[in-house]
Amino acid sequence: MSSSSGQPQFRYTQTPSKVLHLRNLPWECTEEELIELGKPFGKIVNTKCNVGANRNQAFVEFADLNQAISMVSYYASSSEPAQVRGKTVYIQYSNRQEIVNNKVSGEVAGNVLLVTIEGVEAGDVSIDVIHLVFSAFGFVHKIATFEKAAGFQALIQYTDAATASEAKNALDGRSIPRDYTNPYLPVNPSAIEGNLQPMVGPDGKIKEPESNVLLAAIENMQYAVTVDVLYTVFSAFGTVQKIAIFEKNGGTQALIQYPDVTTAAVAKEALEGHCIYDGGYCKLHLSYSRHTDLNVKAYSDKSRDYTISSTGILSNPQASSVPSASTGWQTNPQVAGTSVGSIGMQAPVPVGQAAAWDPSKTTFASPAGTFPGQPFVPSAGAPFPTSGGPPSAPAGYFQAPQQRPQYGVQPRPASGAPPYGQPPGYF
DNA sequence: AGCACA
Repeated sequence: MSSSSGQPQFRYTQTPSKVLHLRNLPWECTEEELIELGKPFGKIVNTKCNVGANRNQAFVEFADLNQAISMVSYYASSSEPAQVRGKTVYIQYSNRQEIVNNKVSGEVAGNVLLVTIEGVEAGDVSIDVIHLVFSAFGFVHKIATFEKAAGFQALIQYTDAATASEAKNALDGRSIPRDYTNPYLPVNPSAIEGNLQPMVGPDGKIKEPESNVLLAAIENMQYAVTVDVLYTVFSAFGTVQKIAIFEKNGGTQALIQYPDVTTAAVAKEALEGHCIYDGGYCKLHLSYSRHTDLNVKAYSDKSRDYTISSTGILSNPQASSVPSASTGWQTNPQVAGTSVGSIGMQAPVPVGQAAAWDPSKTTFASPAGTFPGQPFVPSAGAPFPTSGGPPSAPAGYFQAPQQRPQYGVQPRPASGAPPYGQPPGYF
C-alpha cells in the first residue's frame, strides 16, 4: 500500500491510448451503440462493453491513436456531451493500450457464413443436413436458419474465419446432394451424429487415413458410369480435380481427386452406400485412396483432368476480415456470404451494414431448381454426355427406368466446365 | 468518479 508519491491520475495527464474508457453508459450498452458513438472519429477495431459491476462501462479501441485523440478532444471541448440513449457518457483514455480478449469464439470476424440455399423451402433442408455438410470443415458452433419469401438462408458459425473461408471456398456454388433432402433415403447416421467429433475422434477413434482422393467401388453397375456422371455427382461437394475409372477384380472402380481432404470427407460421408441410380444400381462404396495426386490422362473416356482445362472455378474472395463488433450473431455478425444450391458468393458485410441481414432484402434468383420435386429433366438439346450410353439408356440421366433420380445434379456441358452459374443479383 | 479479461 505504498501511498507513494501521489502521482495524480488526472485525465489531463493520462497518456493517450487507442483505447478509450467510457463510463456512465446505459445499462448493458451494446457494441453497436459504442460503434455509433465512435465511428465519426475513426475506425473502431474492437470494443468491450458491459464492464464493471454495473455493466455500464466500456472500452473502445480505435485503429489509430489519432482517432482516439480526436474523439477525446472533440468531447472535451464540445458543448454537446457524448451520449448514448440520452445518457451522458464520460470518455477518457484507457490506461491500457489494447483491448484483449473481446473476441470470444462466437465473435471472431469472418467466422460466420451466410448461406443462401436456392430452390428449397424451409424444411426441405434440415439443420442436420446443413450441419453435416458444414461440419466437415471444422467445428460448427451455431446454425440458424430462416426463411423469407425470398428464400431459405442459414447462418453457419465456425470458430474462426479461416475455417469459414475454407468452407465457403469448397461449397460456394455447389448443390446439396438431393438425397439429403429426400426423407426416403437413408442418411449416414454417423455423419449426422458426428457433431462433436471432427474427422479424427479425440477419444482415440482413429479413422482410416484420410486423403483428398476417394476410391469408389461401384457395385451393381447396370448402367454406364462415365467420367461425366461421376464428375456431376462428386462435384456437388467441391471441386473435382481428376477422375480415373478402372477395372479391378471384375468390378469397376474410380478414383476421384479433390483439392483437399475435407472436401473428400464430405463427399465420402454423404455418398457412401448410396446409389447413383435408384433401384440399387451403381451403388457407391467409398474409401480413401492412398494417392494424393492422380496421374491421369487429361481427357479420355476413362479419365479426366479438370485442372488443366482453364476452369476458373475457385476465385473466391476471402471471408470477411472486417473487425467484429458483435454482441451476438443475431445482431451484428460478420458475414461472409455463401449460398448453396445454385450458389452465389456474397461479399463480406461490413459492420455498419448489419441490417443487411434482413433476408427480405435478398434479391433472389430462382434458378433451375435442383431440389425436391424437380425431376431434372435435361433440356432436349443438351443430352447428357454418355460415352457409349447404357443399353437402355434412360432418357434422363441419373434416372433409372421408372425411377426418380437420386442426386440433384445438373447437366453439365460436355466442355468440362461446371455448370454452376452465378445467378445474378445476389444481395 | 470509475479501467476488463484469464
